[in-house]
Amino acid sequence: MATRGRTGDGAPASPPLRADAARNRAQVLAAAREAFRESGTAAPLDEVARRAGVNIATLYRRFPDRQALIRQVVVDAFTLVLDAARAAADASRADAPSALENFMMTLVHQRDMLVLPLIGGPPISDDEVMELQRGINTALEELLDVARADGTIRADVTGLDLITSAAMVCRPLPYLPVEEATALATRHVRVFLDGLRPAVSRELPPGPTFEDFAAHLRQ
Amino acid sequence: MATRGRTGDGAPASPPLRADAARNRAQVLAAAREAFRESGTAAPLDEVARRAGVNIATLYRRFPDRQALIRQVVVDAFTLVLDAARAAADASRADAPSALENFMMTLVHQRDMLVLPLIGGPPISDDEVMELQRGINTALEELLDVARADGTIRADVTGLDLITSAAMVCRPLPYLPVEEATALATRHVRVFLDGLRPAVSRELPPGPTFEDFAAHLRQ
Amino acid sequence: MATRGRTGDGAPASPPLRADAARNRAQVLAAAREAFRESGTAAPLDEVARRAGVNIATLYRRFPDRQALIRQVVVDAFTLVLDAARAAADASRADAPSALENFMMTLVHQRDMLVLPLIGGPPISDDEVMELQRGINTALEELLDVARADGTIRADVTGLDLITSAAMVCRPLPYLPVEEATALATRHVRVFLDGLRPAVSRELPPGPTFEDFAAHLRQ
Amino acid sequence: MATRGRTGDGAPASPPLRADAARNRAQVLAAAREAFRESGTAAPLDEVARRAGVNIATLYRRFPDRQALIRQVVVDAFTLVLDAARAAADASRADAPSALENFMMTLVHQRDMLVLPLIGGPPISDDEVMELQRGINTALEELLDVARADGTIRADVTGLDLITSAAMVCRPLPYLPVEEATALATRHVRVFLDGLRPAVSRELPPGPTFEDFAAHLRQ
DNA sequence: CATGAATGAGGGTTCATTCAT
DNA sequence: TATGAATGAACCCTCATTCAT
Repeated sequence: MATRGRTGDGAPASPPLRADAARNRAQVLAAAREAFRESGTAAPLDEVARRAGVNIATLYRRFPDRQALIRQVVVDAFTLVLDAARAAADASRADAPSALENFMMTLVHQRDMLVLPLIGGPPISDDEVMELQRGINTALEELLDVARADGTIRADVTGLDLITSAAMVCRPLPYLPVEEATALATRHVRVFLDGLRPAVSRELPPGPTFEDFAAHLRQ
Repeated sequence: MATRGRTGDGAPASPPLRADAARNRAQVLAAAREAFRESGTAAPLDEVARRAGVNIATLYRRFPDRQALIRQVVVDAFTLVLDAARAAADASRADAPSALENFMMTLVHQRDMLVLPLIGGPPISDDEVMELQRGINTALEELLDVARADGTIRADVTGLDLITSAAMVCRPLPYLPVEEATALATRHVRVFLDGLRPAVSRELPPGPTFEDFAAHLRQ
Repeated sequence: MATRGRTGDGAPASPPLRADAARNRAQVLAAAREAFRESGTAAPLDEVARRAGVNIATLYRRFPDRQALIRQVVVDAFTLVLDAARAAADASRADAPSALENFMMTLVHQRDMLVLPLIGGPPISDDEVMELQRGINTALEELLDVARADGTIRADVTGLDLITSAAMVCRPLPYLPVEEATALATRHVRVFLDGLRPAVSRELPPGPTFEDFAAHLRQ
Repeated sequence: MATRGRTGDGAPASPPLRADAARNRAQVLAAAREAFRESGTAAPLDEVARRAGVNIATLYRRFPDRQALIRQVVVDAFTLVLDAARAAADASRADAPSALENFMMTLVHQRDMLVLPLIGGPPISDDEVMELQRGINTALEELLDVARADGTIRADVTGLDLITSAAMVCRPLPYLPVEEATALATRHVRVFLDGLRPAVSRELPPGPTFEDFAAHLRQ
């Protein structure tokens, strides 16, 4: 697991919450994910509190401002992704294509947790988030190294391609019911993976690296 | 061209706008696309008016409420896509894979016009929009028919797969500068197209049809 | 007739309007009466123009501001009342109670024209309106003088009592359909008139005079 | 008393307001009465809040929209009238004409509370309001039954006549100062009551019943 | 700790009014 | 003259945020 303490935030040793407070906190985060997915990160915090079944002031006690709430949703999401990416890297030695497919499908199936990077809104340039993203990239590059050595995945694909593709695939059209959306996403994953087999045709044009990408987040 | 009159709306023969009014209208739509892309469809209309350089009341004169503005942005977007899809269908007889690639890349390059379906927000269940979507699907299925007969594109891919993939590919992470975002999107298109070559491997799992999709929009 | 020129305004000899302009003007006034009756004198002028079937700018050409429009509606109303009051004064010599009843019932039946004084809104302190009101009071006092001499109406009732009672009776509850509202108003007139017969009982307590009343309009 | 709890609303047992909140609520209602009386029910709610000395959002916390505020003003008004009507019905056994006069004068003296039915605006077709109106009518019919049996009031007058007359008399021309307006209203009440004595002259023409009236409110 | 209440500020929308055609 | 268009200002209502209980 990549997380410790509360819900993956790196706050230094805050005393564990009382049981009810922890429950409230989790409900607020779940409600925030729902609301953000439906209406974007500008969704009314009243609404988030209502869905969570707590008073708005309780929400504020846990998350001093909107930014803090967004941040935690993002951290939770990237924490999940990091865990999955590391598992995939570990599994890649046995079977890299399967490991990658499992990684992608894990994200597809958990996509209700993966709200933020997929939605837009102001970028979160936060050290912890950055670190998580970097870890994800590292794990995926590790997987790709194995696969390139294997010859099981085309050589010109990067970790950033995988991350961003996964991000997109996790966000298919929002009004489809969940099973159909999953089916559609699964098909896209499959086509994408088929496209990742060692190229018999044209090489990919150059694209940004993870560092380019990270540079823009830092502003 | 799929459009006639103003900007592709099917309003029954309103007299053409005065030159200055038409200019204002176009500026409002451009500003709305910008704002919606950055902040979602809940973006302040004040802001849209300011970017367009008109008074908020002028915006309201043209678009009686937010919904009407969103709708027009969507209609304009789908009109472009429909034009491109029909061109691709026409070109497919000569070379289907190229026609498809051109279609995808046309969308990638025009993606500043293609705001809405990509953003979320409440679905627009509107007859005209529906008709445009259906037309797009029809054109792409026509292209696929040719390509399947050719044996140049795998048989188990549908028009809906193409539409939704295109939608996702046109919306890469928002904070990348335009050239890098284009490069990344281009790479994704290429991988996707490579994945569309006649499958040497597994067949795709079943997915929703366009009609399934349309049914959900109608509610 | 108490009026000359246009519609009873005392504007000094403006050239007569072109036929269509005159029609527009009359339609605007009729629409204003309707709107004012339903929503008060703060009713949107757009709405008035729409009901009149003219452009808002046309309304403004005729009535430079809301005040001017209200004023004309009031003047038209008081002009009607003045005509009726003078007719009643003339007829009072033959039969004062009947003359008074006819006066009251004339107002009841024309009450769609009698919009303003009955609705509230800021008082119109305008010389012409004042003059009309004074004329009405004078005529009614003349009628009362005859009746008091006759012994057909109680001696302690004043012109102001009649005016204000008439004003109230012309404005019964607004959501009744017109026939029922008229029936109700007629009953009130009858009771009131019966109460006006020479008192066998208590004398009325003192009340304001017309001059008191006028003083407050002048502010 | 016809009321219990807050201010006569039949809301099912909301917990009692905190003391300061209750004070604010009452001030808002008083301010609304003032503003509605002066400018109609379309009066700016900002203005209401300002007069009440509270923030506009506080007003909205208590009354979720304009309609709710209007409704409460009406309910409060009719509650007062109902209390007075029941008292009059009780007192009628001893002396019906005095009971009626007291009823009318009670309304005249409390007319700053009796804002809405007297002003117009959209009819409030609300069950609780309906019930109050029906109760008022019932009480007044009870009084009239006694009086008709007594022979102290003419037989052809109805409860609806009394209600609507009272409504009108409570709304004399708005710009008179309060003492003069009261004096004028008192005179009208007296004339009206004199007209209610057993008719020595003509019978009243037929008019709408309370049920007719109620039917129109229900639409 | 959790809630009800209050508030300031901002965004949505309408309206009165003026201008250009 | 009559109209379409534009605008500034008002008003409605919601929301984020803070305070008192």
